[in-house]
Amino acid sequence: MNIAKVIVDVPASSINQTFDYKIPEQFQDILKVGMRVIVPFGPRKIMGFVVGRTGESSFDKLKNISDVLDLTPVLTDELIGLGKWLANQTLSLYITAFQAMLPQVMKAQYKKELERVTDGPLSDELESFFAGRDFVAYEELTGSAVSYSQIQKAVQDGDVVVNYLVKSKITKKHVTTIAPNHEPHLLEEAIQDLSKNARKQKELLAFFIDNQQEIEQSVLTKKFNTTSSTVKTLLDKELLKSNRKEIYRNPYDDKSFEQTTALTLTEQQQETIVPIQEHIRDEKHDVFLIHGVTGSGKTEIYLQAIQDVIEKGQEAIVLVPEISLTPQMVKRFKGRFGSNVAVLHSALSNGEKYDEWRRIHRKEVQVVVGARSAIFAPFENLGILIIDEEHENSYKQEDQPRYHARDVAIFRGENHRCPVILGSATPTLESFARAQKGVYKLATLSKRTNEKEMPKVNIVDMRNELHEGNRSMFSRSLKENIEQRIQRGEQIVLLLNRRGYSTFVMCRDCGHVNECPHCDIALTYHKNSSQLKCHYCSYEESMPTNCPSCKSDLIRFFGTGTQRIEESLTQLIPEARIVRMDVDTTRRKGSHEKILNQFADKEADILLGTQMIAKGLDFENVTLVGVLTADSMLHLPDFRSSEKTFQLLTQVSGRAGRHDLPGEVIIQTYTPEHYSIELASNYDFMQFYKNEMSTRKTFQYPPYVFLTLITVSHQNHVTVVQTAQRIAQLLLNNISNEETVVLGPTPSPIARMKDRYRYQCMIKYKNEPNLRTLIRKIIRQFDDEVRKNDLLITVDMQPYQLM
DNA sequence: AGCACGCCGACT
DNA sequence: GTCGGCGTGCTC
Repeated sequence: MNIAKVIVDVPASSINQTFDYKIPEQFQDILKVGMRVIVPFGPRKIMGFVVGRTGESSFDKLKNISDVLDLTPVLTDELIGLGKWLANQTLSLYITAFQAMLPQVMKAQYKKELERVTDGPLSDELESFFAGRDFVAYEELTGSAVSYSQIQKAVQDGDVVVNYLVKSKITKKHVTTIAPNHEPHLLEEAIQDLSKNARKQKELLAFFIDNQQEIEQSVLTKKFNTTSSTVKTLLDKELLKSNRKEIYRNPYDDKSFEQTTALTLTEQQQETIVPIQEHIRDEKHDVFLIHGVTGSGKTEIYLQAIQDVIEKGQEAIVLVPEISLTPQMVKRFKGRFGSNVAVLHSALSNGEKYDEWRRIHRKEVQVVVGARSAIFAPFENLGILIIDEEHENSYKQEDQPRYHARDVAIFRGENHRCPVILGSATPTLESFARAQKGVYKLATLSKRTNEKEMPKVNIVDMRNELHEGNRSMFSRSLKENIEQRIQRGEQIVLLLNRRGYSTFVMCRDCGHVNECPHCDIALTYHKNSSQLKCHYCSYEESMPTNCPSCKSDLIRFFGTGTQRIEESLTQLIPEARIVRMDVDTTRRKGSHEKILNQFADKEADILLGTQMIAKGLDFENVTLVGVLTADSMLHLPDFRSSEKTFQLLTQVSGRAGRHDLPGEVIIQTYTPEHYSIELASNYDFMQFYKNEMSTRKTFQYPPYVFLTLITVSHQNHVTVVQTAQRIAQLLLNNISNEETVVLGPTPSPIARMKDRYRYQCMIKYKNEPNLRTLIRKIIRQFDDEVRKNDLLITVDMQPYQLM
């Protein structure tokens, strides 16, 4: 068993296989499957994952493994299997799948350097290049007087060698602690011996006479209002000793969480949790879909189920959408399970993510709460997997590997023979249909735990407002209601549903719209920088004063951003104190929480924001929720637009009147008759489900069919069209089921992005067991063009974003 | 991917 | 001759 099978860090389809390496003597005992290694690959050195050990290889001249990067495996056997499955499911590369399961910092970085290995004289150019140094970064070659062929020759002559370095991005945080180095009475003597001026030194020593324990250096210096130089002097005199040790960065360190205990469950909650607890006890896998209205106490069910899992000595994964948005959620988990919880979300720094990951890896926690990628937490004894707000599309990764966390959860649930819980007030049609068919077990929580009614929803037809001369974004009813709440000292949440809209710039004379020169999309106006920016590439230009086309100065921006709304709201209701929450105001780390805390402390009357305020917020003083434009995303070219609208409206409505005060919701729309708006206002999920299912059936969309999206992109328009056509033809010729439909090629909704044209083919199918194999075969035929010609073909086996 | 090797036209 | 550009094939 002295041969390792390695998946190497080369993202190319021709390398998507294991490579065999000999395990040298010194690594025989320590090298385990699942560790990262450094291996020679051609002339260079690269990182790889050991996915197996064997005794023999079909390859005869094996190279040695150069180095081992880990002390313990970073991938468990289960995760290796999961990675293989994931790569096959999503048509990705093994290496891409493995990297996706680990924190960013574990990805290797590569560097090259030139080393001078001769003392003898080199050519003049080389002498000045090395300038007395033995090692020079390879990049310095560009811009220097040394040509590549000169280096080549020097390497051949043995004067210079190229070193291939594998660098780790991992940084560990350390802390230095200080402790006394002698018995108290010896310190006492030392104080006597110190010079009269050494006041700080004496203070420090005196402190350690009473206090034998080690103390963090930074704490010590702060306490005595001194610096490290004083400490250093005492260390040099060997009166104190220091110890440098590694610590975890703890993003939640400074917050104390009030400990909570299990709440008494309502009858409905009890009925829901019992079968889950049975599955935990019997180690049985099943998927449970909890359909529970907002405020029905889903989280308490999660908490108590996890409690059972912990008591059994097992582990739990909880996924929540973009956790940074819901500090309240973290609080609930930390409050119940304290330091037994690791938190993984996108707002953490890479170092923090790595430290949280290591706490899981070292089995220091039993619970992880996190965003999508937390589903890969390296637990080995899982007892439950929970996906809260199951309908959120942030659970789908939109780059390779294009996986859905729900599928990964179910795969792991089967592996570990444990239940998977999906929870939502507005489940996806896919999940609900499965629950209806009995594939998932359905539990319904129709009552709120506080027995309160859902807030009343009023729909305002904005067309009437317009007819009666109100051209503002605020209906009279909304304005009056806002004023009334402010008077009563209550708070308001306003949602600007901006998807599909943006502030673009148009010339009023000739109709010219400023577009991105690299993408087929209008530029978005950003007021604070007075710049026009492209949201798809990083292009930006300053706001022109004249129309670039007809030179007219009547150029104006259109559309509605939160900034505009805030301005007109201030005009309309001058006494209103407004906080704004959108991508612009939350870019900085922690700004999220700051804004929310500000609102919670009643420093503002109105919280105005985009989508991100719809989820999970819970403020007791909010009695009015207003939706400014309910239909703005109803007309997007996306078959899920009705579903998304229904979900958003239902969710945001749940933000009002969660506590003692009764809540009210005002939805402004230009299409009040649309079923997703009407049914959301009645909280009628079942009727919505029925309506939407019949639409999906008529137009043959999921869950009635599966979709696969193939996108082709290239700088040359003709190449793209031709390639996409050839792909479509190949698909048509080889599909096995006559019910399968191949649509396209058609231009992607954004037909050009970053100077590349984009065309897509959509496959709709019910039963096409060999589709993955077929697509893989087709793509292989284009391998050459992909490599040589900068052609790009991407496949999404389960597209959510049809862009 | 990224590197060497080999072939080719261009230039001091 | 020597240099750099680009196509080709290989990496345990």
